[in-house]
Amino acid sequence: MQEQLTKFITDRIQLTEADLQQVLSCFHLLVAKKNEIIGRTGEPSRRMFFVNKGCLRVYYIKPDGREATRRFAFENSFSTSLTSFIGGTLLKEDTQAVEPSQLLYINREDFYRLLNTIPNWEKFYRGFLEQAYIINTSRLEDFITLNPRERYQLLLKENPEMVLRLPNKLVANYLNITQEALSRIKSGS
Amino acid sequence: MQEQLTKFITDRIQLTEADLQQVLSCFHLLVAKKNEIIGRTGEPSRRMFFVNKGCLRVYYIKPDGREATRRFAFENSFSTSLTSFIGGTLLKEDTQAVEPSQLLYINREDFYRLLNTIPNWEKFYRGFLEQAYIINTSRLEDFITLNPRERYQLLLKENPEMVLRLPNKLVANYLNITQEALSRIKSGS
DNA sequence: CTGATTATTTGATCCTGATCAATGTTATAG
DNA sequence: CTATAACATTGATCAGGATCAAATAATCAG
Repeated sequence: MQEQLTKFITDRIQLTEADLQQVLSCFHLLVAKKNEIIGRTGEPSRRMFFVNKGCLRVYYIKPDGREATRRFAFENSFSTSLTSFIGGTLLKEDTQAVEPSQLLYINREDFYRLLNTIPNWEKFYRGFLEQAYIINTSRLEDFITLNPRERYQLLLKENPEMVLRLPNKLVANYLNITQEALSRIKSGS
Repeated sequence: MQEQLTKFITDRIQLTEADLQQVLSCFHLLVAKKNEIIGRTGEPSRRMFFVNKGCLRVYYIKPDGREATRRFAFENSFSTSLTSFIGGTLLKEDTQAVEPSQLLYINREDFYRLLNTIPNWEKFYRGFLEQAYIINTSRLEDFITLNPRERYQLLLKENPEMVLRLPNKLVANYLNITQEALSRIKSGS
């Protein structure tokens, strides 16, 4: 059950066997049904998820009720509403399993406790933050430098899995366009 | 000269006097003229800047030569193209002083060396990364959830200094709209 | 101070992607 | 399996900003 997580961690930092066990013991299984919402806007941020199997979608809900997708997380990646997780504040976005998913989560207190007890965990967190920052900045760059068609083409090139695996509707939302617009882009009109 | 920087650091982490001096000794003065470009796309990322006085603008250059502003940094903030700084890779954006500026910079090697020599510097970096992530994510949120008028109104509310201090042209570019559109938004048409 | 450059405003037109609507296609629950 | 709902496609129209153009206004270098 925790092989993927173990690999993810040990690929990034060195840990003694005891430290590794302590880290792993903080993670718990959560099985989510398709479309189940596992983090809701307004709740306090409590957990960080590792996706073992399935896919998570993190999205804002606009005042008019429409959604805006910030990111997807597939297998072997971590996902949390980091902005809220950092301060333990209220979530500003929902997290939803868009496929039946198998997740390993760690509670916020445990996560931060590890920072004090496991020397190299700070390094793990640093790498996590750096990666999260890079991904986010690249996404911001896409929005301020590319038009919808270019964004789609870039996504198809850099992240074909997302286009192939997810329904059009969600891909369009991720690109911040309507599904009609995406349909037309795909058909090349 | 280094009072502001000293305050910035000691407000965030605890350092012995010796450690503080070691940190400060890594920072060097750079005076930049208005419109001077102090970091150019394609160069290796070498420096991180602390703005003592003035203002920096970080922007992408699109294939057609137009610019897209990612961020501004005013007094008492750090600025670098973090995405490139992290890996020491080539810059993907320019950094320009939009006002006559007084900067303190630290070289990349020195910055990362401090991570190994000064125990609390890792904590400083963590805070820096967290802040940078939060700011970026909030900006991404603005783009995927708000229209141009709403983005302007939010900016005026949360960051009035930017609207008051910078030329319209730059504010418009930051909002990813034309200066004509911003002019019309401001005049309330 | 002054001429030249750069920024701002305003108007007219255009174009991209949103919206609305209808039809066809897949998934999915029971 | 089948009924129903969710998703995808296609067409027609609309609207918000971009673009182009011209007239002021503000800066700045010399």
